[in-house]
Amino acid sequence: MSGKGKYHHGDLRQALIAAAVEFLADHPPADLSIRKLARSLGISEAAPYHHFADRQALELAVMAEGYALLRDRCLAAGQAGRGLEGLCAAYTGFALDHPNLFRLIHQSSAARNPANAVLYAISAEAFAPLLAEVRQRARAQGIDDEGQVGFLALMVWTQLHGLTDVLIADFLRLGDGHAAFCARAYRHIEGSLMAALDAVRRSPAPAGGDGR
Amino acid sequence: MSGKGKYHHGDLRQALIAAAVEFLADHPPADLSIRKLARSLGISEAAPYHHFADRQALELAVMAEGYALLRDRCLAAGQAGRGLEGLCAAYTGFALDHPNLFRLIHQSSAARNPANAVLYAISAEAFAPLLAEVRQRARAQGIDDEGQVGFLALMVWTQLHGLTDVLIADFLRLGDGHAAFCARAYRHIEGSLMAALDAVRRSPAPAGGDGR
DNA sequence: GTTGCAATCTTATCACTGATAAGATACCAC
DNA sequence: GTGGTATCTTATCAGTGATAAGATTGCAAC
Repeated sequence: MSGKGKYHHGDLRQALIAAAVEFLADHPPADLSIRKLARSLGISEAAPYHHFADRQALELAVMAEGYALLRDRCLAAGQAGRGLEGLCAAYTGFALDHPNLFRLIHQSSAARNPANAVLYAISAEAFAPLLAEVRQRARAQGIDDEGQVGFLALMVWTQLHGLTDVLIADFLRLGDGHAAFCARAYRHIEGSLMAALDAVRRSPAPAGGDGR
Repeated sequence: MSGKGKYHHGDLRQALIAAAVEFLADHPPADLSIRKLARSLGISEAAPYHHFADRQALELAVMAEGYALLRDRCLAAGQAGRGLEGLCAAYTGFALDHPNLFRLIHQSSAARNPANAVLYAISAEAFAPLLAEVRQRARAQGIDDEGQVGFLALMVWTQLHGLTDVLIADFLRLGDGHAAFCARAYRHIEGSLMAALDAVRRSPAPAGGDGR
């Protein structure tokens, strides 16, 4: 059916990735084990090595799956037109629904390394809706500088990432106040972006590293 | 000399922590191993278990050491009076000098869990100088609301954390442009804070979750 | 000083994991 | 059908986390 086809098992490669995602639903990334996944699928403990060179290769594939889920949410939020707040909620929502998958994705820098082409591409796709949102807001202010747009989108992304880190750790013991805190944080992010755009609009090009 | 005293080895507990920090200088956190540390210290491979219940306990102690280093830098930057930019530079500087230690610290939520009292306390100490800086700037604007101060300090902290994540991954392939990019990012963080303070000053209390 | 106790360290051992090699099996092209 | 290749299994090794039982050291009470 697809490119890889199916031999004995069906599609063991995908099955392993899916099993890993399921495992991460209630176990930390460090507890992932090729052998456990193999046992849970009823195959021999060495079979996975015909699809993944080593544990890291499997983890990279799982990370790609995670980024794909995140990307889908971000794309959906972008198309839903719920603005910056919707994008923020998509990001934090993904992390809260899949905290261990989110941790796996971010505890290595693999996705931010162009050497991992597939991963890098998917993570860029997840970033795209936010970039588009920032670009649109910049244009609305008469700002065309793509360097500025990229930089500011990155600032929003990193702020959102840090916020999410706090949320999944339940650092603040928010309880009922969760929604209110998130709304407040999203407002802060949006306010920061608008203030930065305003500053750019009023001053010339500040130079510095490019934004992506 | 100290509470724990010295028996056979001297202070194996501290020696193990120090060896782990040294190991992390050029190995990722996942490669940490109690046995390797023991061998590097010339003791039996089971000896560490008399000082740490399990691997996680050792990691928590190493994390505490890492947070202490970070705290020291933040405190020094706070006392040096180089303002918000100095605090940002202290944070990113620590992460760039000890990227694997930084990853270890953040890949678990342990420090953000009050159940790990020691760790929680040290991380709060690391946060304190930033909190003080934000408070001072808020006061200068006539803002006394500690909830607002805490929230905004947290926003700066999370933004800084996300930025640092990008920096240690060398996501942007900055090369020579590193310093310029950092300066730009620090300006952005400072601008966001000032804009948020300005917004608070001009409007009443917006309610929402408290800031810490 | 000697004795007794508790902390520390060692040796031995087990279960589990990552990883490789060699052989068996199933699919596909021809 | 036949051959070749991808897939899977069994067997095996090294490294790690962890525990148990015994040896050693330091300290304190007598």
